[in-house]
Amino acid sequence: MTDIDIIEGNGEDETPVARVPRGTGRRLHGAVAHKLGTAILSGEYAPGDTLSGEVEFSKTLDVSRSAYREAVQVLTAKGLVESRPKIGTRVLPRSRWNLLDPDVLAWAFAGEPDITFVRGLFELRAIVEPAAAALAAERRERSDLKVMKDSLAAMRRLTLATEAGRAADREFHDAVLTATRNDALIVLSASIGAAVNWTTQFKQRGRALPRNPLPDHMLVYEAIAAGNANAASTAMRTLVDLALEDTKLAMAR
Amino acid sequence: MTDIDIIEGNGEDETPVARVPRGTGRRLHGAVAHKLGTAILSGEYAPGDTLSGEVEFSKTLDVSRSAYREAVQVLTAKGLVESRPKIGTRVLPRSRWNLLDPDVLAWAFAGEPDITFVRGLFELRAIVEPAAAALAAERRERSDLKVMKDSLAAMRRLTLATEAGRAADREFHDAVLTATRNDALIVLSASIGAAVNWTTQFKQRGRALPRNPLPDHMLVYEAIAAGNANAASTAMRTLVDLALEDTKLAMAR
DNA sequence: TCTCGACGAATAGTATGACAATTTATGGTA
DNA sequence: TACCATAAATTGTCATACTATTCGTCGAGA
Repeated sequence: MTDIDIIEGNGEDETPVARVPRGTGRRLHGAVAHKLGTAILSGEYAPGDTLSGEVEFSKTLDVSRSAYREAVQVLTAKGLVESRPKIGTRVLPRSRWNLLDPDVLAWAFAGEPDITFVRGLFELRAIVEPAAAALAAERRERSDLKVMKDSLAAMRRLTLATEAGRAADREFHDAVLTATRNDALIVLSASIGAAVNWTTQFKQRGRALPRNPLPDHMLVYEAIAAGNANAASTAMRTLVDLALEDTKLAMAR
Repeated sequence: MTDIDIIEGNGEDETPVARVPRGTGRRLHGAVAHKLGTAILSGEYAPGDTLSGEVEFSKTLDVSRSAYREAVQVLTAKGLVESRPKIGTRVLPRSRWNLLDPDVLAWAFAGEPDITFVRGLFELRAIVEPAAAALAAERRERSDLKVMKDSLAAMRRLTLATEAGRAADREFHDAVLTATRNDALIVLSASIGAAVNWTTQFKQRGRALPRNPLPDHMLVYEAIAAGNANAASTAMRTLVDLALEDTKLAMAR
C-alpha cells in the first residue's frame, strides 16, 4: 500500500505535486488530515513550525482549498495546530495536543512510535485498568458476567492467533469496562487499550505469544464475578504487567 | 452578552433565522460548532437523530455552507456526529464521543451537567491523580519542587477567593503532573481537572469554601519532596475526596 | 528620541454556485 | 424470488470572489 503517489508535472503547470490518495469510502479531507496528522506526530513538522499558506499547500497537495481547510479544522479540533490570519497555521506545543484522542493515537502509532510515549501509555493503563476492574467487581450485573464468560470461551476456542480470537479478547475487556458504569473511564480505557494493542500486534507478526494469557483472564473474571474488588484489581494488574512485558520484548529487538 | 439574535425575514425570503453570533476573535465556524456541540451534549439532539441537510441547516443558521461544514468537521473529529452522502449527518451513540476532549467537556458543562457524568469524572480523577502524585514523588526534579513551593506560597497569600489564587492552585497541580514526566497523564489529568473545577466554581459563587485547603496541599508537597510515593498518593487522595465533598454539597442544593 | 496611532499588506475566514461521488431506494427483469 | 440497473437525495469537492483579522511599518507628535 503506497502512501504517496508522485505524479509528473505536465510541463506547463506548477511544480510536480504529491497526491493524497484514499481508499474507497474515505473522504479526501480525511486523507489530508491523516497525512498532516502523521507528519506532525512523527515530528516532520515540529511545534512552532508554520505550514505554508493555504493556497500554496492545497495546490501542492492537489486538492481544493476547501478540502484542505476542512482537514486543518480537524487538526485544530484535536489541538495539533492553530490558524490565525496574517500568521498562518502553526503547530502547537505538544502540551496542547489531545494525545488521548483515538485519531491522534492512531497517527502516533502510524510510524515508529516514540518509546517513552508508549511507556507512558502503559503506565496510564496500569493505573486505570486495575481500578476499572475493581469498580467492575462492585457494580457488575448478571448480563456483564455473561458477556465476559462468553468472550473468554471464544478466546479459549480461537486463541489469540486468529483475528476472531483477538476480537474476543477486546470484547472481554470492553465488558469489564462496561461493568464500571463510568462513561469517561470506558472511553479512556478503550482508546488506550486499542493503541497499546497495535504495538504488540505490529511488532509480533509471526511470533508466537510467549505464554497463554487465558488463565490470567480467568482470574480477573472470577474475582469480578465474586465481587472481590481487591482481587480483581490485582489480577488485572498482573494482566497489564504481562502485556507490558510482551511489548517490551517485542520493541527491544 | 446575547447568545442568539433574531433577525426579521424580509418578506420575500425564507423563515426568520437564528443568527449564531460570536465575540471578536472567535471564528464563525467555531461558534457554530459550539452551538451544535452544546446542543448535542445537552441532549437536544439525541444519538441517532439526523440533522437537517447542510443546505437547509446552514440557511437556518444564516451562515454559508462552508462555515457550517467546517463546524461539522470539528464535531466529526470529536466523534459526536458522522456524515454520509444520501444519509445526512447523524449523531453518533454516546460511546463514540470523545468525552475527554477539552471542548467536549466544556460543552458538557455549558448547560446543566449530568450528575452521573460528573460523578464519573471525579471517580476517574480519584483514580488518576493519586497515582500521578506517587509518580511525581519518584521522579520530581528540583525545579518541579520550586514551582510547587512558589505556587503554594501564592495560594496562601491570595486565597482561593481570588482568580489569581485559583490560578496558583492550578499551577500547583500542573507542577505535580509535570513532575510525572508522562505526557498522556498530564493531558488527561489537566482536562479532567479543568472540567471538574468548573463545577465547583460554577456552583459556589459567593459561597465561602467550607474549609481551608492549604494544609492538605502542603501534605502533598511534603510527601513529594520527601520522595515518599505512598504518602503522596494518600495525601492527594484526601485532596480529591475533599473536592468531591465540596462539589457534592454544591450540587445538592 | 521615544511613543502612539493610522495605514497597508498578507493571510486566513466566509460566501456562493456549480458539479462530482456515494449510497439508499425503487422498480424492472430473469 | 432474487438480482441488477437506474434514479434520486445528500454529502463531498472544486473554483472564485470577497471580507475580516492581524501584524508590521511608517509617520506625527510629545
